[in-house]
Amino acid sequence: MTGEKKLTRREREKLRQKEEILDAALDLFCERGFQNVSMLEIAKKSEFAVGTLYKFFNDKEDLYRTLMLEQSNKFHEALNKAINETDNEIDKLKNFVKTKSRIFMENAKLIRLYFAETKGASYNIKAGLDKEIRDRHKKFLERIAKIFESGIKKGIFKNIAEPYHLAIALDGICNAFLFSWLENPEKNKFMEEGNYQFILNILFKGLINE
Amino acid sequence: MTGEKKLTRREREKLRQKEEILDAALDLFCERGFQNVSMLEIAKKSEFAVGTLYKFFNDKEDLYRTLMLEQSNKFHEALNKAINETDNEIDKLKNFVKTKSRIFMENAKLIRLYFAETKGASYNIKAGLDKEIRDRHKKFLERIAKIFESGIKKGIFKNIAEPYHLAIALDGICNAFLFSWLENPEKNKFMEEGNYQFILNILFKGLINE
Amino acid sequence: MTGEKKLTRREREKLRQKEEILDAALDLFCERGFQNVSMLEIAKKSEFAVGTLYKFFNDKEDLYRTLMLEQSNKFHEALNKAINETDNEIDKLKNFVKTKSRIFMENAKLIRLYFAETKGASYNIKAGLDKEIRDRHKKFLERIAKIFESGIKKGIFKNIAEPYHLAIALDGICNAFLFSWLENPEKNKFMEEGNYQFILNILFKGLINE
Amino acid sequence: MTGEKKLTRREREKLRQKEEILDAALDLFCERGFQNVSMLEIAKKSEFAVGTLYKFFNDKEDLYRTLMLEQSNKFHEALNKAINETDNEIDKLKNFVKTKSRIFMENAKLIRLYFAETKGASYNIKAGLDKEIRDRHKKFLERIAKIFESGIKKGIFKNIAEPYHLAIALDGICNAFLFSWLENPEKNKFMEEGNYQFILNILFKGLINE
DNA sequence: TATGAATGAGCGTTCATTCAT
DNA sequence: GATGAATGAACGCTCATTCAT
Repeated sequence: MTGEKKLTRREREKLRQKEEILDAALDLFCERGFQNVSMLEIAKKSEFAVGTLYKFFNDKEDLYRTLMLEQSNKFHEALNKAINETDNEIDKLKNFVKTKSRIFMENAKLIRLYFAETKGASYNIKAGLDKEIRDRHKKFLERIAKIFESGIKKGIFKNIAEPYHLAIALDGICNAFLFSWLENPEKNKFMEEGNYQFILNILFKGLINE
Repeated sequence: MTGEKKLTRREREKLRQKEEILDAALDLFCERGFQNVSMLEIAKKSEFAVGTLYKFFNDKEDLYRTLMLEQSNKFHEALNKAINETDNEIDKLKNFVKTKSRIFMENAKLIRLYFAETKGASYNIKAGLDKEIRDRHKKFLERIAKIFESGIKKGIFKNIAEPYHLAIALDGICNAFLFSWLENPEKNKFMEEGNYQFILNILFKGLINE
Repeated sequence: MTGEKKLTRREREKLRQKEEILDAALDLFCERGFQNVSMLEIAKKSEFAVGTLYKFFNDKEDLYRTLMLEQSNKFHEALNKAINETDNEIDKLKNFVKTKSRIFMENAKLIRLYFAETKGASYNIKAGLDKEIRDRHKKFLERIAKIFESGIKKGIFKNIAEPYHLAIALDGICNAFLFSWLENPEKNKFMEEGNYQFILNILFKGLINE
Repeated sequence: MTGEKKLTRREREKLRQKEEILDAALDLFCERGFQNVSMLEIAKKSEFAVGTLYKFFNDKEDLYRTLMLEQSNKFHEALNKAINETDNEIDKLKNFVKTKSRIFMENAKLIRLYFAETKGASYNIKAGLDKEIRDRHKKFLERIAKIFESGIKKGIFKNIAEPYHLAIALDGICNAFLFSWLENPEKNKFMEEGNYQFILNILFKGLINE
């Protein structure tokens, strides 16, 4: 699909500017949340005029929604890449946990914002940013479920629960540990190679067929 | 101490009014979040004048903090009761999951608010409501850890991970399933007796010593 | 006029209570001004209920007006006494300056409030407290003028200006020095016996070298 | 430096608008005092939106402080000019009294406000507007004192008191007469050429008949 | 009669959004 | 197209005053 790339110089310039705005907004929203950041601040930080922001986004919520979906995309791309790098089901899960851990640690503040919007209550956005992100997350969980399903078929995993439920469980355990680590002052040490492994152990001890 | 209960009629009246305000505020905050509810709305809904709200609470944040801590108390009391009703480790965990599930389903909207403040990013409250609630949660997880520890000692559980990690994992799996159910239109059927059991199974399959 | 004194116990009690309120209010108003003191604070300080204040005074302004007129009375009584203690014109003026100085130094904060209401702009009081106090002050200046007049007749003073103008001038010089001293950290030393004398000297000694 | 005058059209426009706001505020504050004027009223009167006021001033106090200092500047400039127009000490003092009288009569209401802030009690302004204005006034009095000092050296004046005290006295006599005139319905006649002269006479002629 | 809980108008201030330039 | 000055609705909060007890 080369057609998608055929942007005029003008269009490329606009996209670049839009990204600059989103970058500035990301920092500010992460630091202080949706409500405590003003359009003027985003304008100042991105070095555009306030009116210019409204050329790119309909309103503050549109800017925020775009930002969150973009970040969500980035994360899901990384996660999808992680589970597609190998054919081995166990390695796929290892890669998932490893990548999710990295994303958490590298984007701690954004992750909190992200959870406030999805797990937590999203009151910022009138029209369903939360739903969009949750649907995307659900689809990703289904991909994880496929890994379990395939692993069960191959006899790598015991059939202890429905694959989708296993996906939910794995994701939930990950989140639980990662949030626990986020609050831990020594969180960096958890990112040493191999340490995240033990998240899997809890699930695998009962799951793996030996 | 029966003396503590000896409130004058006036004091009882004040407490009742305070609860009425908190009730009204609970509904509104659950519906729209901290920032999108005005003191005037709380006043209108609770049928008091705006000024009266400030007789009971120093400011809007004080009202919110009081509300959240009160609800947090209620939940933790129920959970503590649940794990103290029996001496059997497996039953304790069952009761925990059962009670946590009930709380989730009965207070869905509040739970979202609660997560926005703790797991998610809390920008509403200047002085650490989030920390207070997280500390409380951590302490509760330590109680769950004790159950695992004691179960491991008795040989009921395999020693597959540190007790506190097991507590984090169990709590994380619960949250994951419960949020999944919250989004499910058929969520009520999950509350039928016994259904929540399979949350435990995922952990127990690898954990239980057979 | 013994009739005025025939107050019942009830009436005497009420007067005493009114004074207690005024005393409390005096301290607060001196410290923070009319606008920055609330009726609740006056109630707390005087140990009455807020509603009780409204039994004694129609509103906050009435309380303030009563207070200021009462203080104004006190000052004018002291000043009138001062100029009536002797028949000698020069001693009358000395006593006036001496007494006015004492009043300033002993009631510095109140004096400022008083000036804000009379010389300065009085926006606190809807209906002419300032006028009432200014009229009273004018009448007092006329008494001072009589002293100059009488002194001129007796040949004690040169007839350099109308007596009322001399009164204005003397009062103005006093105020100027007293305010200057109020701002001076060593103000207390000015109250040593005799020091105030030199306020008079400026008026008494001719300045121009002929 | 002509460069200082090189303001862009935009900057000149802004200055003009700021002055319009200050003009409107001056009228209102003079009429009703700081506390009894709302930002909405200033906005209405100056024909700007409330928000616009906050582009020019940080808050209500900033607006007030700016206004008072600006007026204070204007007065002190006029007074300094008056005492620098001639080298003759007596003429300097004449010019001072003449100019001060004119300022009083032309800005009667503002003068009251000004006195409420300096002589009277200033509770409006958190951070020392009163001190700033008083310091400025003190410095001006020192300039007047220099005139007396120089006049004494030249033998024009008798050395009847310290020069600074003479300055205080002259200023005080002026204020006393001017306030007296302010209250007089025929005040305008006092401004006829030469009439203010007799303020000086009181100081200049020796009073006591020896 | 004295109380103090309750009231609600009114304030200072903010900030998303618009639109003339 | 880009700008940023101008807007004004809406907020959190205060406090003089009232009135049921």
